[in-house]
Amino acid sequence: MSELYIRVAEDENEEPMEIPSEDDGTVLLSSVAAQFPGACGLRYKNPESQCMRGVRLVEGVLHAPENDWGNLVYVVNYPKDNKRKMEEIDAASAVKVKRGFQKTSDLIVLGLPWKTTEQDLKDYFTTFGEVIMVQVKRDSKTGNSKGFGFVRFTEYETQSKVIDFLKCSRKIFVGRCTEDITTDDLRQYFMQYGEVTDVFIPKPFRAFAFVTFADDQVAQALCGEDLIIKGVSVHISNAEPKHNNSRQMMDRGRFGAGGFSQGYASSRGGLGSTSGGVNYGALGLNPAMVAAAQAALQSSWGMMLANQQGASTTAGTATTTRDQTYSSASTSYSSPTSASVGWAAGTTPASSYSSGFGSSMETKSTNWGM
DNA sequence: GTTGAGCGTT
Repeated sequence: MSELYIRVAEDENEEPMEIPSEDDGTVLLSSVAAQFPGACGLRYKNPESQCMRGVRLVEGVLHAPENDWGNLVYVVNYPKDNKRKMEEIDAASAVKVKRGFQKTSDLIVLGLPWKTTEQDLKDYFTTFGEVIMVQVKRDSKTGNSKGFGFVRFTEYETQSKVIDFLKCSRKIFVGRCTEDITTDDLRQYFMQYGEVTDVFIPKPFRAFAFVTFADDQVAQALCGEDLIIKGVSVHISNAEPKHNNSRQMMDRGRFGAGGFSQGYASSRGGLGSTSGGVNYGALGLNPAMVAAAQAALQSSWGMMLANQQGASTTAGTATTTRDQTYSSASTSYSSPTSASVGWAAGTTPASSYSSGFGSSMETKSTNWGM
């Protein structure tokens, strides 16, 4: 009973391909994406209702419906805004093959919680594939995190997998908000539908908000609804990409930080003990955070990472508790509630890290950290 | 008043 495979097809009447499952019976999205580039989930036809159903996806791990994959043929989901025909995908990948292997690039991770360490980043991103390096940028004097960092994967495929994964829309737009609806209100309210990973209310007040779920299917299901929160009727719709400079705007040197953002926060509440180098993800253990993003094919974007919604929202003092206290000296830090990842706005793609990795390293294997 | 901010090299 060791090797178990599930059948996955590009399309309902397409020839299925067998995809291996993990020891615990789950299937990694990455396994699916390895055969179906750009895949962001699976669905299947429920034999009883004849309706299509989505397969639960948590942190890149697909869970069998009713704990049993059965003998169904699962169909690949692609990101909504990316419903390219297979031929186009083939054409696109053919180009890549021609050019040889795509080089990986540093991906920026924005909006990190102050307490996030490189180990946290590494642990999180390793759930997608092998990581060559992670960095948390810090103030050289104080050693305090600047709230952003970088990650680079060994395989380009992992990189695109992460990006694709993040494209599935887990974020909803909440329109017609009133000023008295707080992030906590929204979090409390939307929790009933699924794990909420981020809540964003623009300031100053603009009568809308964004709520991100861990599961894109939860988000999608809510779209179009009119809900009553604190007595006000709000309208739910899809969160649109921000200022998306998709298509080609690649001149040179220019980069617009564009994109989209989503968030993921762990459900962990406790503070204090660090997560210690646990390898969650595939193991389904308490992730520190999950990424979410959008990326236009070759250009700019942004994606949100999570926040260990830290120390608690313990309704207490109005002051946001941060683990490290910054003297408000230089910048006014507002504790990030979600992080985002994007292409690094690097000067030259070539220039890279001093030490081991970087230039002359073959994309093979590196053991960094652990 | 129905679509968000953050970007590395010491």
